[in-house]
Amino acid sequence: MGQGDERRNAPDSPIGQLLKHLGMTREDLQRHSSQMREFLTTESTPSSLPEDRTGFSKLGVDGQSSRKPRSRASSHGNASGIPQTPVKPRHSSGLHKPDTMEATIERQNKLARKEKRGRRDSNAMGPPSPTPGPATLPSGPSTSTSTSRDSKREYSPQESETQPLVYFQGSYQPSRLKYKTPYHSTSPLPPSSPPPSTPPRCSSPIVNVVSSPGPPSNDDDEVPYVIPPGPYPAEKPDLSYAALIGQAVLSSKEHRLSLQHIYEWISKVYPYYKRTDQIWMNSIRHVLSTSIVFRKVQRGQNKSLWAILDKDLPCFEGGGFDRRLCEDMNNAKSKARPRKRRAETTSEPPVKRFKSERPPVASVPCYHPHTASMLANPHLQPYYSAYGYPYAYANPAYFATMRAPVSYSQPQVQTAATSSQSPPQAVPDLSSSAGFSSSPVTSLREPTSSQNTDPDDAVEIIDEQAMLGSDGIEPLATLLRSDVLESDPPHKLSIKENGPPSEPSPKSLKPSQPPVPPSTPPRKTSSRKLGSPASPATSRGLRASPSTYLNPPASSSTITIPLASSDAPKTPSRSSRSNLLPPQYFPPPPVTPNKRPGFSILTGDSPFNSPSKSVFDPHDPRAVLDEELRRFGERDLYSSPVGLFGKNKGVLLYQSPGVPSPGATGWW
DNA sequence: AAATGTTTATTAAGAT
DNA sequence: ATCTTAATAAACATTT
Repeated sequence: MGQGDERRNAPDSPIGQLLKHLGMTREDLQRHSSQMREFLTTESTPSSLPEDRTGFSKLGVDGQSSRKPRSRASSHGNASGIPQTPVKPRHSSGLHKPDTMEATIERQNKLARKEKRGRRDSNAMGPPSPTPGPATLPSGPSTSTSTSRDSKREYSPQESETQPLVYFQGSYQPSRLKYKTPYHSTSPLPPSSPPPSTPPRCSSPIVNVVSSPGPPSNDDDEVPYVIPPGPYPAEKPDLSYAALIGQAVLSSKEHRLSLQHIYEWISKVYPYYKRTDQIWMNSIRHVLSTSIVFRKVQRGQNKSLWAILDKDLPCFEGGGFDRRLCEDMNNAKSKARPRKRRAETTSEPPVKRFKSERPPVASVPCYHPHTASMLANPHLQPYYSAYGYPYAYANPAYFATMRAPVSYSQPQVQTAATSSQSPPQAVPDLSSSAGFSSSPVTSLREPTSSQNTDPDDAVEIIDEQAMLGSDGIEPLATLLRSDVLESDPPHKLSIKENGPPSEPSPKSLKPSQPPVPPSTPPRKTSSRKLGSPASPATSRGLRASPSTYLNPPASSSTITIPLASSDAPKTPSRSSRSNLLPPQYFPPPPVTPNKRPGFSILTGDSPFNSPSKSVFDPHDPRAVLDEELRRFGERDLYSSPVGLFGKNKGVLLYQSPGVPSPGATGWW
């Protein structure tokens, strides 16, 4: 063997000479080079950050464990805790073959639906998801919940070390998933999880892990989201639906996804949720409709996407969901406005559910990865970028986050809240925006006319086109502009979500436009209150569901981090909002958030500013790593145009565990 | 009819 | 005890 090499080593070859000089043989060279190659291959991915990873995981784990899982979550299927868990792996395969599978699934879905209906009638049976209606089966739900709780198991990420590095995986899973029941270490992977199939590791962990595994299919085929590599435990994740949605949406570059894609993402990453099961999907829709953080973006005529604005990113930090961090939610609540979307305006003719006509309009600033937006503005990037997602490579989506700052700074952009000022002319939003010209952000709903505009209810629909511009690219200007505006501007841009927060009482102002008379027949059943002051639902309703959207400030101060305690799963706490942050994995904490001067300036108040936040540490080895990765990487690591961090620079990709926060909270 | 959205309600669990 | 949150169920609306 070596011989051949030797020969080649001819002295005259420069390389040969060099080797000689180094005292190496050709063989050595080869060996090293292959090692290197290997290293790069695997490392490029996540693995490269072993330390971090580790740290992360650890952190994550610990943190998590400390944090109790939210129990309630269980409901849905788990019912008995037992049973069904093992989900069939069908998804596993699905992971790789999206389309095809999808079709199949879809079909099944339909059937399932029917089945379900039937089931419902009968009640007892339900194959997949056990949760029968509450009322119906006493034992059903309640039991289920409790049971599930009992059975909870915890999943320890570590165990699954299987995962090679991928810190991504490692951290990923753990962080986000909290299993109630102790997970058996033996096999890290849940049965259903894609077996080895999912090549956890190396398979180029990279981005493409996404859905379509293999060859990147056509563009068409390509999914707009990114799914993390790794085994996907079949267990029910201890995350709220909002958190799941957030993860899904944020995995997309532009932070917006269609309902279908949301379903897909969730079912792929969390096999527990099967496409055949209508229950959770219904819940997803419900959450989307009721939670203000999820904004509907109108794309074209009919299609619509669900988006998360940058300003709301904090809510999803860590892959969880903390409504307390959502300004709008809080505002809403305070206002007493319960629902996200229209709630009937007061006396008006509430009426039917509108929808028909109204053209949405507004837009939100969207960031387009391709754009340089952030790039352009160093100041802006900060924090989120930092946040970024450690595993950037894998999650371009997160890069998107980078824009966060931007938007952040521009709060006004949307939210009504900000718009407080927006006065009376509510309508003006549009115009104003229009004035702004390009700025996409406008208000939603019909502007002029009608709309109802109630501030309260406006639904915000954003016009994608507007956002992107015809070509789909978002106008950087917009973003920047907003920043600038931040200072104060007339907030014009607004999406509207709902109105002004407080003061303005637009109602009066608003053109209330009586929308269309109710043409629709009231619902039979309860005859809801259409006309009624319904609004109310609010009143009572408030609680009911509405609350969901709203949030109580109250405890804010108590951000407790749960910690602790026992490991036992017991009471999970929703409160803990476990969702709050699972550490690591998702958007990692901003590592460097603010510290950047620019940033702070801009955002003076970013929510994150909290002191504790992590600071950027130049000395942090991670930073160095980051550099390296960056260097090396943009290319393979990530196909996204944006590049890992979008060239953004500077930011750490992964969070440093240590830095931020202690423990539990992780980032901030 | 199906997919997608909205809205109401109910219930359980956790927080105060 | 009461309030809040999240999950779930289901009716209804709209569009395709």
